[in-house]
Amino acid sequence: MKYPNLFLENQLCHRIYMANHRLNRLYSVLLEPLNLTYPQYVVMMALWEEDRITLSALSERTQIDVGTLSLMMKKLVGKEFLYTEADASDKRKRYIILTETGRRLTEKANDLPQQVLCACPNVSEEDLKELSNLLDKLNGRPTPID
Amino acid sequence: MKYPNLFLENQLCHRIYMANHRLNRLYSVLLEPLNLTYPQYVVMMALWEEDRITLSALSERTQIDVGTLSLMMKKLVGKEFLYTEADASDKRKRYIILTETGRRLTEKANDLPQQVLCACPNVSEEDLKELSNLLDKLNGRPTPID
DNA sequence: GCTATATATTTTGCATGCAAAGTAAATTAG
DNA sequence: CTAATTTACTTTGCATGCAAAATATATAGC
Repeated sequence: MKYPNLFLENQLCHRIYMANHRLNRLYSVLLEPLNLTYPQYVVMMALWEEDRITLSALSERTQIDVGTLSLMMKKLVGKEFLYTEADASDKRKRYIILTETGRRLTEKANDLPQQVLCACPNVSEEDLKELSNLLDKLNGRPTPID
Repeated sequence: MKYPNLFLENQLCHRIYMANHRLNRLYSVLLEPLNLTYPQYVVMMALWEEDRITLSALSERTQIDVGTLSLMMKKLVGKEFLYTEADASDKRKRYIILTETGRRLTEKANDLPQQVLCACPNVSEEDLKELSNLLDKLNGRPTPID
């Protein structure tokens, strides 16, 4: 092959693509009892930290497209994990608020991150830290001061 | 917040999710002149290394779902980048074969990986190697012998 | 040879992901 | 105060991603 640059095995993008799907599949199984898909779980994590925020704020936090979120909100409202409330002074804005049921999901979710890591036995604590740092660099996130 | 395990910023999965989308977006722009989407580019990379393979072999190599690939093949056939050929002895199998046009795309694609890396100025050569190793661990790929 | 099982691919239904168009409300310019 | 612009959100169209059902062909057991 004349183009070694293009070997699939050499591509960072494909490693990340596969890692993403691997984690996606791992979480999908674990999230079934919680009645959440993986992206919905990401949204719920963001809301567990801070709810009563607007759709665009949620989009910025999760990096999930606003249009996608708009639809997802309806699904999550249907599951009674959250509801929305219009801003009194600015009727364009809608705040997203967790229901008690949605808030209680934290109890069931709390162990998931650990369980997923346990499913990747090759990755040590040390590796995890290093991997996180490098991904932060790639993502252009400012390095935290140690 | 009572559940620090669930902080979005602490999640490996979210870092990988964001990295995946970042690279996706970077590639999308660069791939427009080649008339390829990002997953289609992954498929083409696999075929540039080896074509005249079956759909299931392609799926295994790229880790893209067979059903998704089946549809994508039609798109790529429509673009005249490849065609398929039934196996003479086993009529279930269809081999996927690059056209001359599809093969020539390598010339335009060869610089893309480098261009994408240049768009991530925080990541050094060293970082890239380390990141690749760690992702291989996560993905359960056997470590290459140095 | 005939039936049950296994394999390769296609199709379908649902959930993103994303860009672009559409809608409604707020703000700004004059 | 009114028109143009901006902002927040919703809707739409296309392309995955994935699981499950459907289809066609091979192979194995008897």
